[in-house]
Amino acid sequence: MDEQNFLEILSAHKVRPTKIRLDVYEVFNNSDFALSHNEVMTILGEDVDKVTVYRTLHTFVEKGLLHEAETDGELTKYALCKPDTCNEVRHTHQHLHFKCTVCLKTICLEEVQIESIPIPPGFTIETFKFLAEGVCDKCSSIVQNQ
Amino acid sequence: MDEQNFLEILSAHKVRPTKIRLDVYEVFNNSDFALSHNEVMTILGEDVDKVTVYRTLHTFVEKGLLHEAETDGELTKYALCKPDTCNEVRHTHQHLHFKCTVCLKTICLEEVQIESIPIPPGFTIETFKFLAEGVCDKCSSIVQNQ
DNA sequence: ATCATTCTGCAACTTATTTGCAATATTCTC
DNA sequence: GAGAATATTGCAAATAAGTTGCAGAATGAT
Repeated sequence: MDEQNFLEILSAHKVRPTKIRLDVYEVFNNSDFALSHNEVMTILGEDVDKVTVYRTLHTFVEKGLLHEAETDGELTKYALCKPDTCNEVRHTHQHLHFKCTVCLKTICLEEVQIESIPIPPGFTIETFKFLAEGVCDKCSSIVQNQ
Repeated sequence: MDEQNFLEILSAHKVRPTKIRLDVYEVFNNSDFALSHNEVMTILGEDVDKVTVYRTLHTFVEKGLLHEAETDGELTKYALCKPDTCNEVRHTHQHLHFKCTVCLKTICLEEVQIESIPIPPGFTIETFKFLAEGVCDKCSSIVQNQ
C-alpha cells in the first residue's frame, strides 16, 4: 500500500492527512502487532513530538482508524481497524486480542468470533474486551523446531 | 465476619496481620465491587499512607488474597479472591468481570465460567482476561421500575 | 530481653499522559 | 490569491499514578 492510499484512507475518515499522521498510519500499517505510544515513538525517532503522537493516536481512535487492545497492566496498545468497519460514530469490533508470553507481542485475532457469553439474568452485555495470553503460532513453531 | 476472622485469613495466607492490612482487607470485604487504590484511600481516609496501601495491595495479590480485575483504561481495580482458591503460588480464576456502564462499578461474575475459546491452530491459551461491559442487574431493575 | 526481619511513613523520583498556548499550516470565502 | 476562520503542531509545564530509598517502628523468634 502506498502513500496515496493512506491519504485516501485518512480523508475518508475525516482526518486531515498531515505528514505526521501519514507517518503514524504507515507505522501501524507496517506492523502485524499492536503498538504503544512508546513503540511508535521509537519507530518514528525521538525528534517527532510525543504530544503530537499522543494526539494523533487519540484522533485515529476517535475517527475509527485505530482501536485499543486490552493490555494486562501494560501501556495502552493500538492496532489498525479493518478497512470500512469503524468510523467516527462507532467501532464495531468483536474480536479478541492475544498476547504471546514468549515474544510479548499483542495481536488481533479477527477470526475468533466470541459466541454469546452465558450471563446471569438481569445483566445486559453491550461490549466486551477479551485478552488471551499464551503462545502464538510463530513462537510455538520455533520451540517445536528446536 | 469479624476482625478475628480477618486475622486468621491473613495469617493463613502468610500475611502479617498488621492494623493497616486488616483495615484494607475489611474495606474489600465490605465492598461488593472492585476497588482501585484511589478508592481504598478515599474509604480509609487521607491520613493513611498511600505507599503503604500500594504495598498492601501488591502483597495481597502476591499472597492470593486479592486479584486484579481488568479495567478498560481505568485505574487497576482489585477484588477479593474466593476463600481458599488462591495462594502465594498461584491464582485460579477463570471468571469474568463485568463493568456496568450505568453505575460504573466493576464486579466479579463468578458464576460465569468461560468455556474454551476457539483459537486458531498453533496458538495455546494459558490465561485470559475477560471484561464485559453493559448494564448490571441492579441498574436494569431501577430503569424498569421507573 | 535481644536480635533479625518485616513493615511503615515520608520524601523524592520516574514515567505516562494532559493542558495551555503561541506559532504554523490548512481550508474556506470572497 | 488575500485574508479570515479553523485545525494542527511543538514546546514547556503541569498532573497523576506508581515506585524507590531509607530511617525508624513494630513484630516474631530465640
